[in-house]
Amino acid sequence: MSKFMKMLNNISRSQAIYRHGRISACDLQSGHYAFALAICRLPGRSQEEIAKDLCVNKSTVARNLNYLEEKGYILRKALPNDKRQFCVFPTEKMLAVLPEIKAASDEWMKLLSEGIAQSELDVFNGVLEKMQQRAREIIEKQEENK
Amino acid sequence: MSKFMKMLNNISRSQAIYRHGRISACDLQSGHYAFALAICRLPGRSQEEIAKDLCVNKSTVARNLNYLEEKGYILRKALPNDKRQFCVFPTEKMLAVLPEIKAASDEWMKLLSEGIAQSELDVFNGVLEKMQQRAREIIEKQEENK
DNA sequence: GAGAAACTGTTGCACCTGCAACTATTCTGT
DNA sequence: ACAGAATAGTTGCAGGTGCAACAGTTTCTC
Repeated sequence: MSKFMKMLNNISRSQAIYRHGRISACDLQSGHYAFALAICRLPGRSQEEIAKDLCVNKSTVARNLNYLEEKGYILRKALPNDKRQFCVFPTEKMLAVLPEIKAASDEWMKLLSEGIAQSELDVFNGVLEKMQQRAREIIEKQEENK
Repeated sequence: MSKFMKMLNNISRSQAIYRHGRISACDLQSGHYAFALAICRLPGRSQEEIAKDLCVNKSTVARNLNYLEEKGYILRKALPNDKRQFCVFPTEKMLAVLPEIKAASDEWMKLLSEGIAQSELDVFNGVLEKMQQRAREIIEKQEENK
């Protein structure tokens, strides 16, 4: 029964290895892709929101955004009425490389889903969405109990 | 379209966080579960076979097995006709804690798949298997081209 | 209005992982 | 039979991540 998670983890790891093997045209590493996509999809979010979106620790967000900011891919604007949090925005430089990132991101999916019926992929997508939602709830509940 | 991978990665990370929060009764950490299950499922395999099974680097296998061996959970038996490779076997101690590991492993899956129709889970499982197979092929091809 | 609690982000630390280089052993071609 | 290639596993190193503790800011409570 728990074959699911093993396969899921295997695919996840394989993707990391696959993408690590490819050389990016810009100074963004494959690990930054998820952050770039998250920031461009919904500009202006706080770091904590991005952390929850990507299911990573907020410290991981802080460090990745440091890199992206240094390289000029994002801007952190402080809220005028709340100096605790930032709003994270993509720069022109980020928007310029976004298509390339999206393409690289889609490529792996195309390879993976080759030869699988669209109807099956639709069900797959639906199940993934439900599971992701459940996973978020479980983790959230776990953190409350600390 | 590449939502797939984001969700997949999110679920994978969430599981890691979830399991890390639980305390194991034995001195096995959640990271060792996959190795324990892989070794018990097919005893006697080489480290390289285990690495491919779990889609991790062989150095990662070596280090995790060092730990499992130190703690008395596995035995590494050298082949009589080939001193390069080991055959990895579970010990009695491993078999004793295996049910607990399986239970912990199943628990997360039960939580995740709650409320999802079995028919959908079957399709999901089929797609995952195909994708895992494709992922293996892609990585293998990539390593050949080095 | 002052102190406590909550919130947002940062940093030190420990741990894990992949890669490349290495050792030891076995196989291959001549 | 021997030199070189191939194979299995190990190790040094660099990079990434989560957790806990922390700092600054805001909100709550009295």
